[in-house]
Amino acid sequence: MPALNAISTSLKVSKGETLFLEGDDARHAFNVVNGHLRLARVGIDGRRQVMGFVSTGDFVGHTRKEAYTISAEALTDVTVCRFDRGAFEDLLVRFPMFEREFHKLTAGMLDDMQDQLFTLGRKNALERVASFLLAFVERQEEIQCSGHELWLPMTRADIADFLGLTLETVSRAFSRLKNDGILEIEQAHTIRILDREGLTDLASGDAETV
Amino acid sequence: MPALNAISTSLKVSKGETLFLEGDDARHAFNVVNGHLRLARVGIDGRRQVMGFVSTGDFVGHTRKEAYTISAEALTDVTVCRFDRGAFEDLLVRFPMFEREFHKLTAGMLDDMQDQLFTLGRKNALERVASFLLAFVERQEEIQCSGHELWLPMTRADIADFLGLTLETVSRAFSRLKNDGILEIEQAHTIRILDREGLTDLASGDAETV
DNA sequence: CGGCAACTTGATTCTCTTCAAGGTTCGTGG
DNA sequence: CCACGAACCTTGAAGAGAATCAAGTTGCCG
Repeated sequence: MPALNAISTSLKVSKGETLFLEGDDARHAFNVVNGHLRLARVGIDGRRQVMGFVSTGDFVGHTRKEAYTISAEALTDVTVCRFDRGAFEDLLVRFPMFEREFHKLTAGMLDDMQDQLFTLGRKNALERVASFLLAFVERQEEIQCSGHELWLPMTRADIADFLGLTLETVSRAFSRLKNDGILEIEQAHTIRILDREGLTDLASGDAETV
Repeated sequence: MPALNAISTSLKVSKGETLFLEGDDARHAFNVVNGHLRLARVGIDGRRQVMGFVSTGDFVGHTRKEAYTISAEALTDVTVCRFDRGAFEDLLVRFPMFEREFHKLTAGMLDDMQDQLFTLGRKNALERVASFLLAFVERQEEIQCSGHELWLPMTRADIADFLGLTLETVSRAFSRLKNDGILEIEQAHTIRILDREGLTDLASGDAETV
């Protein structure tokens, strides 16, 4: 850990700025200290796929390739630790324990992505939004105890591009969840989960199709 | 490599049999020597998502979790090397070089899965099938030089569950590709790619929308 | 207070799914 | 060797769900 600190630089990124861009020379890796980022890839004709959202404690930016394959944009003001790529990989070599931990992290991401593949491949709009919200809550609870009320740092369009939907469809799904008594929507970005079990059932595609 | 051989057992699995099942105790990892396998997860209500297809040279079955999160079924007769999980992880610790290689492999899988997320999230049926075919060809070419003619070990239903479509839609996409002069379909499982550039354009969503 | 970006909601369109029928291939047993 | 059945594939027609198009509304920031 001290060795980790030795090669890292603290860095602040303001809301709306990009930490790195798809195609940039992948010279650094980052660890998020604080705030939220959106990871996305944009296709030739402008279609955007959001690959994920990251926040406190997550690693981003390390890749095998020369260039970043995705872009990372700050959804809020963000603080990150920046590592020189070479120094970071050096560190992995020098501390096998650390390398193992890091590998574990990567493997965990693989599992998450499998869940996401299932979501995109086999769930309908409502189930996708439910899955997203559930995953987001669970992630928040890892970081800090939150009392069922949560703040979403991303827009409906971000969620849509994450779930393979349009922003209108996402908005409709939120409204539906509200009307069904599963959510309470204070403001678009501040919601409260009223019926977590209902949300879980929806997310797993377990709900009796109403 | 000799150390690798020391802990491995050769194993044959017949077409249609499963190498391991979702939920099974994850006691082994495998390296495919020969043949094709389908990796899939099945949801509560029977919805199936095929996570990928693997063949010669691919590793499968290693996971952080106690149990396998997916099932692996043989699409053809298959030969694999089986490793005891503990011994395998032991090996990773003893040979850092090997661990690094393995990690590289995992990272490569992450990149592949990002492509797949984009495909499921943002491409239409025709583009998905084109992407699948292209990826399959490229994979085949890694293994062995093949002259544009290729044999698909999986059924239309397998492809459909991989791409988040129905088997009918996949079949229609194949027909469309045939009519557009991009493919030649000898038999359902034996096809020839006539217009690779056209296929590439379609796969990347680059095609002038006809 | 004004302007803009984001969100919601409605109407219409389009793609893919669902349902249905017929065709092909292949293996098995008579 | 041929007949038969099962599994798989193709194609068509109808229907559902999400996309698109189009207003309005809300809330935030200068």
